[in-house]
Amino acid sequence: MKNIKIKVARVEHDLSQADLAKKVGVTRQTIGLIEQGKYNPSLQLCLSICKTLGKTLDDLFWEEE
Amino acid sequence: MKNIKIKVARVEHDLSQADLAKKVGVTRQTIGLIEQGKYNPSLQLCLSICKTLGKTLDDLFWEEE
DNA sequence: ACATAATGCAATATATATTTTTCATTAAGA
DNA sequence: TCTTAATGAAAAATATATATTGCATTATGT
Repeated sequence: MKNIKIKVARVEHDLSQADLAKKVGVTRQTIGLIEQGKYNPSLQLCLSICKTLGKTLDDLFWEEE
Repeated sequence: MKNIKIKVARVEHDLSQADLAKKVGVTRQTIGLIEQGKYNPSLQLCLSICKTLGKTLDDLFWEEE
């Protein structure tokens, strides 16, 4: 499923996908695919994204259903 | 770094590494390596572990430093 | 002491995350 | 309209998570 939370948090920080990717140390494509929900990222990558965006794992990656 | 939180949550549920692995759908070795901090598990695996142990991502995988 | 369960460790094989490159499309600004 | 930034998509290559198998060690119970 799409991860709209990351996109929102990213835009709140006025970052493009490429900007976030650079800060996190991955490729723009990787960020794009994660936001589209087509990826199963690694924990370390999730943590890097969280720290960069000032959020926690539960904030960005927890889904209730 | 070692992930003692998973081990504690697992023991609270009276599960062996093999038990948890089976419930989560991975190998015993994978669980063992995650507890030893020698692995970078995927988000989906982290989520499966959380749901099986009744914890959240922040409970089990968030590290302050 | 013996048996068994639980765990660590290590090698190889496989699946998949991530990179790299390239191209197409859309939106925004001059 | 022209240019550029931002994003989606797709193919091939690489890195790494995970599986599989087997063995060694430690703890626990009898």
